[in-house]
Amino acid sequence: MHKRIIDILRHGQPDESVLIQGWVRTKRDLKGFAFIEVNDGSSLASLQVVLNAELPEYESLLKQVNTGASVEVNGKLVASQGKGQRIELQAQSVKVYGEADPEAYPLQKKRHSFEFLRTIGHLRSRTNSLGAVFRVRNACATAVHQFFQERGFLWVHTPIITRNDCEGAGELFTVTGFDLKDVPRTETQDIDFSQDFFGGKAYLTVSGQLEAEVMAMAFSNVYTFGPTFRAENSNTSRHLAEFWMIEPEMAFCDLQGNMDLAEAFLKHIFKYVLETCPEDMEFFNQRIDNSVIATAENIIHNQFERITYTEAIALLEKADTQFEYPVKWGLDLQSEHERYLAEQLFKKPVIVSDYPVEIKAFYMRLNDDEKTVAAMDILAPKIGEIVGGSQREERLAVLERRIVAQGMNPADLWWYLDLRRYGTVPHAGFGLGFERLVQFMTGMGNIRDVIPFPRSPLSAEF
RNA sequence: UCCUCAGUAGCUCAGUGGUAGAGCGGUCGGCUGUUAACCGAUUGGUCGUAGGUUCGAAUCCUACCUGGGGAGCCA
Repeated sequence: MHKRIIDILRHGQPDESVLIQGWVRTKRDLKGFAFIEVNDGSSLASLQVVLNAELPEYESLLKQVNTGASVEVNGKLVASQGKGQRIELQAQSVKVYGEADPEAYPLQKKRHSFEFLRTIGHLRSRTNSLGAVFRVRNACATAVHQFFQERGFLWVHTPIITRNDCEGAGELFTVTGFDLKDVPRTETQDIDFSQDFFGGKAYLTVSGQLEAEVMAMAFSNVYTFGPTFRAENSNTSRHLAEFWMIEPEMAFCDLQGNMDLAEAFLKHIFKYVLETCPEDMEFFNQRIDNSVIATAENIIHNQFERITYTEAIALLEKADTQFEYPVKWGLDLQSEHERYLAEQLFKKPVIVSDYPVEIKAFYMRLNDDEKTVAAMDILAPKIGEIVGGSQREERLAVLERRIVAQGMNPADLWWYLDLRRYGTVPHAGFGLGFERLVQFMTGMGNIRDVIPFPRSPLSAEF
């Protein structure tokens, strides 16, 4: 039975016989012997394997164990004579599963740009950087479930295909079973979606929130964690067409409780990742962004700043920074405004709450002033908006009025309104972009490098 | 979608009107402990694509394609 390299590096003792399987990262060939470093993805560090000339067919073996080759090594652990590692594997036999032609294999023993690595999406996970990213991503996902499960939240699986286009939030991908060369038409030559697979227009979901609200009205506290789709032609380092979102929804909860949960949630994730992935986090700190560990410590140990939108506008108005876009009560905050608050003024996450009603979604609860809604965004340095949430409007009449005011038809949301007809309660929730969280955690500049197979405009190769 | 910058060897880049270069990588050789190994030699190009200007274009012009950064939309 083979051993994981991370376990050998941590606990392996001299004289122990072990079998390892993995991919050669680098080879250093000297007279009479050679070193190869073998990595199996279990850790950032590779295991150094010593190949002596006494090995059977040493010369031909040496030509096969190039960077990228897959190998199985049987041998004995020994205390390393060299510096840089506690322990190393003295090979007794080596099996090469698959060679990797060094003339053709794109990954070299050198640093590559992330732009280049994106062009070899099927191989880039074998690099130190992407390996560290995906281990941290996994740890983040584990921490998400741990946080909610410890608190009695039910993980609910909301649909990926939906008939809701009512959120008005951006472009949706249409899902159809039509043969696009022969689409059914109505008498007025419109596309007849009543004949489509779902009996009407269907889309990929842009949010599981409405369904999460349904489930919260039965299980009190729930969360979703799944893929989300936006057909927007966004070309930025912070947007994907397919991304993962976490959306907790709590019954009997107000905006304060919502903010408290979001803050505790982020603190938990950062703490968990620092504890379980110290080596990967140290790597990011050294190679990607030398502030990620300090940022994580700051998140864990300090309270987030909490201000209202109205206070934010006042702070921006007296800032001695020249903004490109106007600052005025009633206008939405621009990226430059968010950056100023999170990066310059407070230098930590800022929760901005109680936005003007005109610039927020219909389901957000109207405050008593009738000018603002109980919404909150968490603005993170460098990433911008990482969390968007609100207390939901639980009063039927108010909700109906707001739906109409935004030009939507209440009948389309009949089941959502039923939640307010039968046993309505104050409730709240938020959405958190998982990839943005991983970006924030690792310091990675481009969101396409924190998801294994990014989908963005003109890009879905792998 | 808009603004902006870029596209030259496998990778990262220099070359800004006159014979296409460097470092790294790869290959070969050397080296009894390397670890971004080292030392020596060597290999490597439709200069993104298509037009145009010019005696002559990697270099100037136009269009398009692709990528980066920024903006909008948002998570």
